[in-house]
Amino acid sequence: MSDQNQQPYELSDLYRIRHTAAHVLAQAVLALYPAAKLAIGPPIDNGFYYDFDLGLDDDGRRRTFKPDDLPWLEKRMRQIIAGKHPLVYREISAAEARQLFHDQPYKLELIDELSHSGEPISTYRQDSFEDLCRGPHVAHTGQIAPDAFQLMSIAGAYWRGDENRPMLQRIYGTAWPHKQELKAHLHMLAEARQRDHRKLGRELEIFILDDEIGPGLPLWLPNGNILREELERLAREMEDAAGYVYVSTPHIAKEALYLRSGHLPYYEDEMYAGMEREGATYYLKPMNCPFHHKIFGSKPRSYRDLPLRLSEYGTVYRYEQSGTLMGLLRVRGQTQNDAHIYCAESQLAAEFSAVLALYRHYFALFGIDKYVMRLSKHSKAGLGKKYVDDETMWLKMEDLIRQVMISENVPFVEADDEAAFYGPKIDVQIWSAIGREFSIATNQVDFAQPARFDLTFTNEQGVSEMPFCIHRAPLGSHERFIGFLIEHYAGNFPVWLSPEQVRVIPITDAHQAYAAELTAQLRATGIRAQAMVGSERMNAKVRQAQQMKLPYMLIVGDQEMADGTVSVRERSGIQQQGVAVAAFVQHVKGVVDGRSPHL
RNA sequence: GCCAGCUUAGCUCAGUCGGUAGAGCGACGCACUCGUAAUGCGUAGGUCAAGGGUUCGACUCCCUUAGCUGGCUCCA
Repeated sequence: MSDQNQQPYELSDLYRIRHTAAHVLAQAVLALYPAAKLAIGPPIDNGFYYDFDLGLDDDGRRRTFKPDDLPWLEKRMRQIIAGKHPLVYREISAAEARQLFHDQPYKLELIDELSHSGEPISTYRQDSFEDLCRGPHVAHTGQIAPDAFQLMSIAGAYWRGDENRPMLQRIYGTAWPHKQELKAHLHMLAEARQRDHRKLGRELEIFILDDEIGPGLPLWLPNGNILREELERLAREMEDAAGYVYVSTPHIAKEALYLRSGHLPYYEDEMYAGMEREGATYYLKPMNCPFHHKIFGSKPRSYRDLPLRLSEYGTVYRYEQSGTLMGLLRVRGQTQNDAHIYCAESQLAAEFSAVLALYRHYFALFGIDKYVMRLSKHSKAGLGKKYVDDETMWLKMEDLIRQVMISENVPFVEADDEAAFYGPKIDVQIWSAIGREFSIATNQVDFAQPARFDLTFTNEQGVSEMPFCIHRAPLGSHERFIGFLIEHYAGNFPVWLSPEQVRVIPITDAHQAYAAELTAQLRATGIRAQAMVGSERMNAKVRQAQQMKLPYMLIVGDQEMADGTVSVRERSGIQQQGVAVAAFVQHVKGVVDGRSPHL
């Protein structure tokens, strides 16, 4: 990614620099904490990290790095770098390796794995520090620019990412060939903070989070609610055209429903605890599907009714781990662009492709050109635990999706052990302008729940048959998608999405009546407009409207009042005076109706 | 959930060595009536996240809790 030439990152000089920087960091840490146990220290995007186990302190608590350690370690690293120590490679036997790392339990675990797999075991040594490593590295430590790396943060990290294993201390660093690139990277991080949806969400009055409401439960302000409504309108138009019908379902249901759906056995950890009333236990719904299944099953269905596409912007609640909550990206209550398509097995492929077409339409509309589709599959080990126990079906459905993706020419990657409990799925990952990943859309095949709900239809032969179900959510949830859009557009929403499309700014009090009349006229045509009264000077009003990133400002004074025109200032700063009101309205309507990505 | 850090006015942030708080913006009021990114003056606004402890005295030190932020296998 950060590589200018075409060679893969793993073979680049930068990869070597970062890898060696990680070793230098480890050497520095051993100088500060001689008893530290080393885990792993790989290069990563933009830098490197190294994981350490610092042992226990005098009170028997796990010792941790202190923020003050970082400057000390950086200084020590520069000393090591200045020594221009060569990186010396050698291959050793497993026995030698065990001897060499006899007091390094994490290394011993790695050595065991390596010796089992038969891979060669090697080390790199610089100065007095020798580390188990396959490389590659730079020739000597002097090849790391002392002013082009920086230690960034301290974090806890489980050994091998497994929460049942020890919590290690991780230090993240960033490293670059030259000082300029480091500065550019730090600058980019600062820019990203400006564009963060949490910051813009507050500044543009889109949503807030309130401690007393609860973590991960956003409140949508009037501006944010307009974004939701516009997205729902869009979805509604697309789905009407694609033959969906709309339903509405409650937010809670009795235990029995989730026992039947399988959510309670498979998904309980992610559900809010039950509420008891008159001997019955109710749960907040973590998914909309069981409700839609009930609607499908509410009357006898014929093959003529299929595919039946039930759609709902449904609100679901999931108890996400507190540490994973983040702005609108990971929340505990969200409203999903949900639908369930019930169809015969023979219709599955066609329906799956139709949903993919919907995705492509949305991506084009929002200018999302970088995305990855993941085919998330079951794992053999998870059958009967995380996944319904029917391996034949899993393999069959995974292959069906694979074939559709191939025939539709949609690039995708495959991931084991990431499916829903009721079937395999396609997940779509997109990246906002600041590089944050958003897993938004999902498209799942369900062969388990229709059986659990005894769903049937009568086929052409008059025989009862079980339908399949496709769960799909191309626009994900409002929370995630709007979080994405805020960063994607940096708050400069296209006009059709802009909560306030036009702000009318009178130059003096004498022009207020004209401004009010204009605003009423604009509103009558469906344009979201507001007059800005108040005693600030016009300049201040313009500034405020710019800060709110409003697409159009209409400035009206004597001139405009006299000839019934407006002076148009676009968000970009472009101005045009003496514009006829009708012409302006026509322009805005055109841009809005076409959902133009530009002004 | 786990690790670390943070939490001072609506927002962004100062606050020295422990002696009970400040600024800018915003809000409100008054004056100004102005041509494309900040008019001036004034007023109000704080249980320093919450609870407990140490101390003559705590925003400041210690403990607990809550919330937020960065992380939690881009494999030696």
